[in-house]
Amino acid sequence: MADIRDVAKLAGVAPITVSRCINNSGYCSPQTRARVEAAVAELGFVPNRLASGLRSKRTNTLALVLTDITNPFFTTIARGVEDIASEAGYTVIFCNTDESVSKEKKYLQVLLEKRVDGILLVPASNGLDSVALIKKRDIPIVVLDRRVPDLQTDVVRCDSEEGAYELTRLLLSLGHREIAILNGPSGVSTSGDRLDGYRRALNEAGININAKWEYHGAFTQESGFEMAHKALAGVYKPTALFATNNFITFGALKALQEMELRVPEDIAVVGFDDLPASLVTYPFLTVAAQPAYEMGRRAIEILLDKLCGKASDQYQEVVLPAEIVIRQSSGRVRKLVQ
Amino acid sequence: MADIRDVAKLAGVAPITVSRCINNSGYCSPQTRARVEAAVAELGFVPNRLASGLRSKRTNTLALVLTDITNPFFTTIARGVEDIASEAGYTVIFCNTDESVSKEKKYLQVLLEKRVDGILLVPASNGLDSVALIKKRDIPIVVLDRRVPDLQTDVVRCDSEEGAYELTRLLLSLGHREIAILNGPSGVSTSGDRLDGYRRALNEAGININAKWEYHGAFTQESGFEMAHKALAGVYKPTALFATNNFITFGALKALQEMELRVPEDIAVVGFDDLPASLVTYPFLTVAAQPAYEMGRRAIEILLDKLCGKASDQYQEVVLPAEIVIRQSSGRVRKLVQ
DNA sequence: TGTTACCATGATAACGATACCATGTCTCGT
DNA sequence: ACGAGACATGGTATCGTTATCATGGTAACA
Repeated sequence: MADIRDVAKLAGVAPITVSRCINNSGYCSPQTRARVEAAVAELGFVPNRLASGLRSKRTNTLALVLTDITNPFFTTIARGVEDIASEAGYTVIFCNTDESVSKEKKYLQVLLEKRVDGILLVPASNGLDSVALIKKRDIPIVVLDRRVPDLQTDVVRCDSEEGAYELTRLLLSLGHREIAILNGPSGVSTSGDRLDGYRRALNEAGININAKWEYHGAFTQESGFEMAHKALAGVYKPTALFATNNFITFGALKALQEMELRVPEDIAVVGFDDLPASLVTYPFLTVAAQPAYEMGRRAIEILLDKLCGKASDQYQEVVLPAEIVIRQSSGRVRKLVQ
Repeated sequence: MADIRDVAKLAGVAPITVSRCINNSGYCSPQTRARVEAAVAELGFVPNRLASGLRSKRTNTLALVLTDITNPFFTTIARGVEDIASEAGYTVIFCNTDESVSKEKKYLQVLLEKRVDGILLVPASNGLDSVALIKKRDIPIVVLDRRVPDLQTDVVRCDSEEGAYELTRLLLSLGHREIAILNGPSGVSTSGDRLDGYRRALNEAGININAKWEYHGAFTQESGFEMAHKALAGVYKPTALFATNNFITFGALKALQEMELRVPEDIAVVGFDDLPASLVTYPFLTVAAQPAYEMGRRAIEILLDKLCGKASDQYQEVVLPAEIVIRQSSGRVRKLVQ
């Protein structure tokens, strides 16, 4: 395949001039540009970005490491990231960690080897080691969706605590007192924050925290299914379920169907994460909707700023509010039993 | 940052030996391996894959070019691709073309510049130029989801014609005679095939093809919404809708809701593409479900075979069947009016 | 004992681009 | 008329690996 020297020879200029032309770096007269472009077209020249990256130490490639692209929440984030990044001339590599720290580590190693210019990370677990690893290499990083303890880094996330607080308050205001929370893995900050918000609302209402209403599992449909079954297995049953992510919500709903419990008549359900309009038949679920696209957009913008040195020297923490969307699944005010 | 020579020096070997060690290529005694690994760890060496790719002409990077990762159908394909590719040691770059030929062209140029080892392509429009462009460079390519006219290439897709035929037959068997098809862009093979299947079923049933029941738009919710409104605007209304992809289906359902038409009582609805269980509350839609994960898996497997020279010299066309899943939205047998 | 085959390592050059420094022309303001 | 600064181009070295060829040791086998 033709290289830059072939092009240079054919155009009657030096290779470096060709380089300047095709990258719009440095000066280049219109005549030269025309000759170079003609030569490029004639030879079908495609610049080798491995070589240029090796020399220039920039790859114009970023990475988005997340837990599961199958989740529309992350898909929407990914779209926000890709749209902006691609406009700015960057390519994005996506990696699914499935909440596995070892998978995350493996991916990060590959990304370092590929010399990506920057990384957006939704850390599996607490993310401590991973963020440290990347920072040691001086690669710009922005953490997405989750907090990282004790680590200086930029973060873009949603206010999970407040969202959970308001969802719980909504249930309380509707008369519920036995509210089970079906939560994600305990090591993850969003789980912790949502639990905190839930507890704060209960505390404020003067209701004792009861471990029997607090379930921990994974952010998956299967786990939601199981937790719902467990929550409703005992003699004392909750009157409402709070599922802390969309997959858990759908798993729980499936379990309720199996048990022939009607929502919201027999049991109320609220959850975190809304589905995009393009995937919903009849909007039914009361949710705390995270601004996913916006989160992706903000995160990539911070990263791009860092890449061109425009970022402030201080770390930012962008915390966007969740929007409480009230629909049918939370039900109407109910008679107080007891 | 430390390079391979620093490692070599510290381990007391030649750089090439370090290379062999970390890539498991060629021979390497246990002692040497141990010394090299120690040196790698001490220096925190991370091999530069730009340099190695430049020299070896392999990047261990593949690309999946699709129209919209936001669509769960493609997301599931993407997961299938990524799972297998990553097991085989490849990284995957995703690109969203939004059905735009120019976006596709831009992305392909970037991918060629990055010297990806292979490409999976869901072609926007007919894909002729794009596939030719890639083949000219001798980069292995597998086309996904759609047929490419007159072009020798491997293809993995679903049998759209047959799926559409069966969905339409189902509606016919339920007594419907006025069936509107809400279709995607006419340049795309899946649209064409689904239209063909629809027509074949009608023909077989002795029903005249009627242009007034055939709508073309985009594979989006908005378009589905519009087409449904148009289809139901006239005096003669269809008794059933066939939406040719999931987004169109949801757009149509939204339109029907606005018009206060009940599904299936007032109008039957069937569509292409099922949603993953993790996203569905109450399975309701009658659909032709494409085996998305399997499609991704098959496509990447063919690509990997080509990469290691295991592929046969003939082009394959893998056509997987769609599964007709009958739920409520298609309704029960109806009285024949007229 | 010689031939073959595998094991283990190294020297050198090359992959294809750009960083860096240098050179020369032209315009313009004073 | 002259220095300053923008414009336009080029020479050389270098980025960090691995392909290729080469060397020598050791085990196996007839």
